[in-house]
Amino acid sequence: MKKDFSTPTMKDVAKEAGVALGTVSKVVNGLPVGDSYRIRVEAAIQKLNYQVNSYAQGLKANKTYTVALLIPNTIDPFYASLTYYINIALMKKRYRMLLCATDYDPRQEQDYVTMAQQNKVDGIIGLTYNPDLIVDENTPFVAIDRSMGTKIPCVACDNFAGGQLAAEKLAGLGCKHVAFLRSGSALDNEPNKRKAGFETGCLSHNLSYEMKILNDGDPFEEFEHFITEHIHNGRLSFDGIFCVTDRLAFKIRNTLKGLGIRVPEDVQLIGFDGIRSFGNMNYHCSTIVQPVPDMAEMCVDLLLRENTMARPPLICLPVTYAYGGTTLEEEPYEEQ
Amino acid sequence: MKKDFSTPTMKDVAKEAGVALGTVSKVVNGLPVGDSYRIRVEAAIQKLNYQVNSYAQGLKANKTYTVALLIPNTIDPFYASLTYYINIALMKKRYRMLLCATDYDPRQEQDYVTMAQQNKVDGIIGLTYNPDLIVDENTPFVAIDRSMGTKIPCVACDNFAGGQLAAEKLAGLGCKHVAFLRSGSALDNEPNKRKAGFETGCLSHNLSYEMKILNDGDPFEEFEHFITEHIHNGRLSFDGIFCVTDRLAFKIRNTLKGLGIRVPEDVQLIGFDGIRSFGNMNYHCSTIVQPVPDMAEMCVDLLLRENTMARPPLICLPVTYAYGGTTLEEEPYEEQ
DNA sequence: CACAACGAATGAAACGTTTCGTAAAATAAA
DNA sequence: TTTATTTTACGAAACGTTTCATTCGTTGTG
Repeated sequence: MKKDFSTPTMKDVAKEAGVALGTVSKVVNGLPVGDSYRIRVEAAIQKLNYQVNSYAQGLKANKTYTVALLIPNTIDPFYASLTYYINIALMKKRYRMLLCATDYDPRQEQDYVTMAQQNKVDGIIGLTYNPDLIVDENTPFVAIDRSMGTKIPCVACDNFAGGQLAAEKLAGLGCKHVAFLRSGSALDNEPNKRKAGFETGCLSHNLSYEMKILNDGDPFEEFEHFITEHIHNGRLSFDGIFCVTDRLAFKIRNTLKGLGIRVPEDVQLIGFDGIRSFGNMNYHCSTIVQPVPDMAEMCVDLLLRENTMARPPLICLPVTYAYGGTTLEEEPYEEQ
Repeated sequence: MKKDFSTPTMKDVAKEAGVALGTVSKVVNGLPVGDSYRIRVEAAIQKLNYQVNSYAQGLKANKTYTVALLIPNTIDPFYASLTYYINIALMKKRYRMLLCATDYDPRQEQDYVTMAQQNKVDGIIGLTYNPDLIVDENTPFVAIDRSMGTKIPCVACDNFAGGQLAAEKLAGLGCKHVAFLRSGSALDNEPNKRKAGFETGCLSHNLSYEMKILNDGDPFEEFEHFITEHIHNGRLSFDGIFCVTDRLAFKIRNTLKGLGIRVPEDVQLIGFDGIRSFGNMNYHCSTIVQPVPDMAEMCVDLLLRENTMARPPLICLPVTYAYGGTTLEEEPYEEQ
């Protein structure tokens, strides 16, 4: 871990090349310099294997070309995917990414924000459900999936439209009576618009529906209970289910299997997120797909946008539907 | 993106508190200082909302408390999990993590290593299959899953023992004739020891076996072909399969389903890695589980170890077996 | 040929820390 | 009270860049 080897500095390069310090700086930064100088400096850089010290640069410029990503973890496939695409989007703009996994812990989230500011990151992209998070006004911040006040732009998929789309699909697939299942944060966050969208969609497609909403900490068993009490004479009283996430849909699918109810023959199931096994193989269920690469790109664009005024408070990106084996498609899509 | 607001410096704090610069530095770093001074300085820090500039610290100390993680992506569940636990392990030691997703691109890998050195990161943890990667001798490096010469320590699970364990399990489950399937890099990397371990295990448990090895770029169809040509009268000629990864096992499982061969009734299937759906739910298949949290911890320990001599070239951590529905357990484990 | 005008290299100063030799204050000994 | 000794705060220097006012050398014009 020790760094006793002393790396050459611009001064060394200048001495080696027999030019001034400023000239080396110019060459390194691609600014115009007389050819004879440039050649000598480049030779010296080669010879000494010189590398700029970007922390000295950062000190001078008060800019670090680093952005912090605040996210609960990288294990949940949705977060993992966001992380990956945000990393790529930042790379494209020559920014580095400091990963801050918070494990949903408000304390860690706050610590990371403070740390991020100490590190003088140029901005923060944050997916957090902590309502009390204090973000310093002068560190640019972009939120994902939760609005954090008018000063902070929020990037999300069009959750409302996603809910509508799910209802529309279920109606199109012949469902008459459907259910919406949600577990998760009761906060006024973006994903909770899926419910409203679904209701709207059900109404406009003449679907009758039921809702089962669980908040933080509620046990999964309540869903099982909800389902079993809707079984009469071995038949489920609804023929379509929309789950707020693929994760939940996956659990429900297993539960249904355990109860001897067939998916999709007895009940059709649609999830939300567009999670795939192993990143690029099958979908776990038929699902509303979030445009993760676009969302990532948008976050980075907004964060690095020079004109602070041009930051709308909320950006919704369009969702799509994908077949994943839990619906009775008229013409099944190719399941890869 | 602009930072016109000028943050207070130590000098400002010193002036506010009426003490010397060095005194503020000591307070900030928790070094002994007279109580009356400490109190005044702390008050001033509060008042001005002072934050240390860690890039100035880095410039001075030539140390940045930042480690780069070089990994193909964060979407593959195995990589995602490694990323998460390495992040945690680094946090514990108060280090930050710069995420460098390489997408298997040797060019990007090299760029990142160079960049990492420019950023003066204190070390690199790398999972890369690029045999030509040039790593500067004086940037500490720890490799995952591939040995990169005696100077660079490599952390892996005990792949050989994992292969043996798979054979032992299949034998214990009553298999007589088994197959090993592998696709992936032909490089002399750690995961390729799974094959050798499996062979050894088969021999010591009197299992006859066949191997199907595909290298980079070979199409998956060859596996299908391999399987179909081992079907005689609708029966598969082997009763157990060990796949080199869960990912492959997952694909093979689907293929078998398509061919009307039942898992685990007709053929039992064991994968490798210990991937779970959605990060913490069911295993995708019965599998040899890599101790990812331990591996992460070990990488960080090795990297930050002061004594360079105490870095063994290869560390193998123990694997375990987990039931995931693709084997006929005598007493099936609880499937969560 | 003299002088102005321009272009380009120079190098000192500054960024915000940490460190360390020096000086002052406090305590102990005479 | 004076001197010796210890303790503690002080503040200049240094880390490796970038910037910009200055200077030097060149070319063009009268």
